[in-house]
Amino acid sequence: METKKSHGVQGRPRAFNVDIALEQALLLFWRKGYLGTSLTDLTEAMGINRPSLYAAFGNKETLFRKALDRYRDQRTTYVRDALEEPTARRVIERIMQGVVELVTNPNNPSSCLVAQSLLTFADPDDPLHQELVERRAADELAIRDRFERAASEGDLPPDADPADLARFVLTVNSGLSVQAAGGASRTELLQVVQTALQACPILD
Amino acid sequence: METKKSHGVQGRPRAFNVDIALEQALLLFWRKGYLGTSLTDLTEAMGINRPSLYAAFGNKETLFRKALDRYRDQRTTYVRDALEEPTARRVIERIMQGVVELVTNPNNPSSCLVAQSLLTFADPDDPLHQELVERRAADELAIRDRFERAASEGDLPPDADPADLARFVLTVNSGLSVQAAGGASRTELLQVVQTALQACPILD
DNA sequence: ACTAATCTGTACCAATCGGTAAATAAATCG
DNA sequence: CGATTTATTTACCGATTGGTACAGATTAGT
Repeated sequence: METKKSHGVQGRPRAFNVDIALEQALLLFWRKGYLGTSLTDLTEAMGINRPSLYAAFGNKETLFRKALDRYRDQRTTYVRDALEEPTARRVIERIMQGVVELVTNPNNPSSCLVAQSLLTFADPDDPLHQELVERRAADELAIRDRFERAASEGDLPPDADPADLARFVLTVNSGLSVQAAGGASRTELLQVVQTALQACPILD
Repeated sequence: METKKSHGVQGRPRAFNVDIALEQALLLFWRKGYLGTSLTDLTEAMGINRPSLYAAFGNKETLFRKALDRYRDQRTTYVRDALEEPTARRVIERIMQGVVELVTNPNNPSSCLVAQSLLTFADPDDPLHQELVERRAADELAIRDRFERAASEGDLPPDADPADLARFVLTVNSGLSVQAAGGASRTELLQVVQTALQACPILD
């Protein structure tokens, strides 16, 4: 039986929880940015020392990529949830309201990690640039696919272009994140969402 | 007479042009971000050595502020120009088209320096945070004032809120900048602008 | 008990960071 | 001509950067 206390592998067991440590790293990267976060900052927040970090996560860059994964899987679930809404209008509404909730939640830093990192590594020469472009493109594709389904279901006017509409939604989303970093309140951002919704060629 | 070759002040004259040096610094900050730009990067691009930089510009932070001034005065003139358009619709159109032209111009880095820096220093504890918030707020105020004038001139529907509309315009503008950093083409961004224009409660 | 495997802690590395001291060079003023 | 003022050059500073060598500690397998 494998129901022993053993964790299956030889050697001294980890003295820290990898998930919790990664969460702390994510919060720090999110608040201070990749370049603004030092290894010392990280190890202090994660409660481990440097060799443990390197053994468990590789290096600063791979740790950041794992933080991006966690961000996608645990903080931007509102995108996937929104895609399951029955109408295009409600999809858009939920995506936009989702990002407002995300960036104005007092437990979170007041910006979107992907947008922030994309502007930090806007130079195509930066090693993380392509990675971030691809993550953003994946979101865009998922939303576009959903709008194409909407179009085929008669849920969008015939002249509406699903690809354009997906780009518009993501543009507003990024903009909301910048506005939040600039100190805009949740009420103000929700008002912006209402204005943006009027732009969408959707039936209601 | 003061028409001599003398430049009026004693001492050895500068061997470099301050304006040109500042322009190089701006381009570098814009492309690599504040934290991604080192003093060595700066002095190399500016063609001067370190003590000259400190004598002429103070330190890295004050140099950055001067670069921000130059950015405002020489790269975002489209905002002031747009405010002089006769109708609210054309004001909005020109602002949005202006930022698209700015961030997709092959001579420029593909993002907005203020949005980029605002996300870099989104933490209110960062020394440059407040500065950036204020610069952004100044733009918002100018646009809001213009829309209030439009409202009083009957150029906006009575239910349109000038403050909300100004925030919406700046939200889209920031979003366009992030999209550009993500690799969106000028055509795609102009399409987004057309979609955004439909959101605006404006008479046409 | 012994060996192999893995993690922890200390202590360190070369490189780079932002910033400056001090000597020299080039201009103006008297 | 000095004397004064400002800029340039070289060489350097302490601090911090991301990353690692190595010895000791803790586990599992035999």
